[in-house]
Amino acid sequence: MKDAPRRRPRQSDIAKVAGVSQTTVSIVINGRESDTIRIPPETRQHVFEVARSLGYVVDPVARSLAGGMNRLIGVYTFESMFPMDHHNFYYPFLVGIEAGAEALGYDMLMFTSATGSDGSRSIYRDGVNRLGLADGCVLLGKETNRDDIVRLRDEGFRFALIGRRDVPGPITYVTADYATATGEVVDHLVGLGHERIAYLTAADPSEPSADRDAGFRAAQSRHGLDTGGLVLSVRKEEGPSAEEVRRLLEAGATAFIAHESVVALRLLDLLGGMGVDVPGACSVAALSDPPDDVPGPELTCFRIPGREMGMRAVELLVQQLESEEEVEPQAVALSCAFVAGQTSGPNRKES
Amino acid sequence: MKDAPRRRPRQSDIAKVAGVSQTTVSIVINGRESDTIRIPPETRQHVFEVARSLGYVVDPVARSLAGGMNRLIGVYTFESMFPMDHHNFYYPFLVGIEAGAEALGYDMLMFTSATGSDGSRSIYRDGVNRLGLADGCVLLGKETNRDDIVRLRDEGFRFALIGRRDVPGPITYVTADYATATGEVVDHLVGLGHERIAYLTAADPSEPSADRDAGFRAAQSRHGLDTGGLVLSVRKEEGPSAEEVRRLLEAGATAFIAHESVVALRLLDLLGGMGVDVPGACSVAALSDPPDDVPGPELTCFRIPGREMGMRAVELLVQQLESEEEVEPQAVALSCAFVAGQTSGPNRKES
DNA sequence: CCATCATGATGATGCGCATTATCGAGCTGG
DNA sequence: CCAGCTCGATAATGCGCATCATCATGATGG
Repeated sequence: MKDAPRRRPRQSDIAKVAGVSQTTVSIVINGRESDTIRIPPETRQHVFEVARSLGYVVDPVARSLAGGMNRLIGVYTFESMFPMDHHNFYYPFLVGIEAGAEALGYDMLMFTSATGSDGSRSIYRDGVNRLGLADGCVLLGKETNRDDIVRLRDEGFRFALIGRRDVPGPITYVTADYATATGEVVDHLVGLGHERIAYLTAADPSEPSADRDAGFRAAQSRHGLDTGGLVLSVRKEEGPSAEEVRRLLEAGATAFIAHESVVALRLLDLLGGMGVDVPGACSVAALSDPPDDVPGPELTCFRIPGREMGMRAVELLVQQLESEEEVEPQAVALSCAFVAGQTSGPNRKES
Repeated sequence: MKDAPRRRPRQSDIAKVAGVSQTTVSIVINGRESDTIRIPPETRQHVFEVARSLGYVVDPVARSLAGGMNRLIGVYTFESMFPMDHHNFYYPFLVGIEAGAEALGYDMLMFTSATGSDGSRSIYRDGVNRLGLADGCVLLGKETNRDDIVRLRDEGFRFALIGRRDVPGPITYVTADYATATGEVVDHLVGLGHERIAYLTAADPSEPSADRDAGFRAAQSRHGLDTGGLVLSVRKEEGPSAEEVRRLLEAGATAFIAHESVVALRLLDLLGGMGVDVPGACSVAALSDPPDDVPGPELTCFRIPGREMGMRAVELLVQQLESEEEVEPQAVALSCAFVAGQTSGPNRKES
């Protein structure tokens, strides 16, 4: 039953059978052509047939060593890729990356192994950059390690980031246009008559948060809004305290905008507990994706185009990989779809 | 700004600086030791220091070519890996695979590109087995291609399947113990006094379905159940028709068991529409995972240990990869956790 | 004083492939 | 009749590393 574990055939095996040289086989397999390299169709045909009959498959490792391409898109996340939390932040991005890779004929190589005991990851942990097996890599994660990114770029490794990151020098990345989307949320609330808008920003700074802040500030001055005493820094895990919410209400807030959906949900809970009707007496909006499958009213917010961002990142990367010349790093911002939702309504309070 | 793209240092560079041979460097880096190979601690130390100072990192590609392991676990699904459907059937398995790979220090190579125009996949499209880049592979999918599996095994390629598959000859796989779990569901219903249990099996045959059927038959004879006229073959996408359900009720069914949760849900809908109270007048159970986040009563069913199956598959695979001798193919069945739920209650009907 | 052995290392080789430089044969034209 | 050209193909080389067989040296022992 168990045959001698016959080795995978290599190019030299084909060469022997087909009566040509290994070089010729390589040329044929790779479909190479130029004016200095000429293999007539009949020979190509013959080599192909022998290759198929022997069940030949290229060894991607050898090809990679020899400087060839493997049609492999690496995916590296700076945090665990599949948290047990089913409503995975990364999921839409991965969907998009897979779709993009599949459409362009690449496989995905997901790098999981460089995880430290603290759960954080570094590409260079133990000094080994395993990303090299892939032709290029899509990088994601909130806890992006900027040093790693710079080092990668300086090594000439091709990659595309999902999410804007401030690093010295240009890099290729795809982000969502948080600033504009934030502006739309503010516009919506202002259109409903709100003038005192409480703003719950993220406690720990990050580029996406900064973008939202910038969008908010722009909208604020556009509408001549006064947000004195209405800005609060909130930690995602904790959300605002009842006391803080009460203070904002006393300061005259008729609407709340929170960076995080979970914070907005917590806010809804608190307001409910305080007998404040939403959206009757007060409006609530979030500056991110609607939470999945949570019973209750639909949140006023916007949709981050995760899938599109994933696909786009792959496209940008492949573009770099397949072009002969050096491609300038590109930044792309995709727009978010505004969701009117049911947690915002007209301002009934006299101003 | 753009320096000459400095090459990564290699072992020979270290060797030159440290005044030893490349061989020595390799031995030190790999921490190899034996009675024929002896490098004193001082030399090791020195080599390490030079390596560090040069910022040396092994090239995993070259290492792999030279016969070493790649520490790459392939993941191949016979259908699209990330359907937009967020409640992805594969998700728990992927979680487990990632966890297992990470724990054992392997990366995941997800093969996505071999998708045909019909959406089906084959490992050997164009006669090329691209799985070869991975040291071994975890295979999943309902539409498993048996020919591919046999061919893989005969090629000596290492893999572990998630899900039992009937193929000639032994293979390594991890499955859920559907038969026992099914038996527990029946036991539960019988314990509640049900004797006429309608059984909605899957229309298209598969090994997991067959296992459930076997478990059901065993329980049936164990309890001396008569299911004459109570067995129905149901297509998952459609579910049973109202007419069919009515007929089963008329045949005296006081409880329903459906393979698929979605079928059970549809059943609940139909029964509700017919004014049949669940679990008052009739019980309903499913032989699979509870549906996520669906409002309504919790379904009587069992949990498929997807995460554990994924981890276990990786473990079995790695065991094969890292053992010197040939490892016999192993089959592992993990038990499912019974969920009593709220859709089953005592039989109030006279028998 | 030579045979033996342990110690500390190294040279050569090859993994499978891509690429570069080169070569022979046939053909053309002057 | 040979210079020059095109066509078809190849030998040689190297990618970076692991491994095998081997070697030089000094210590030990009989």
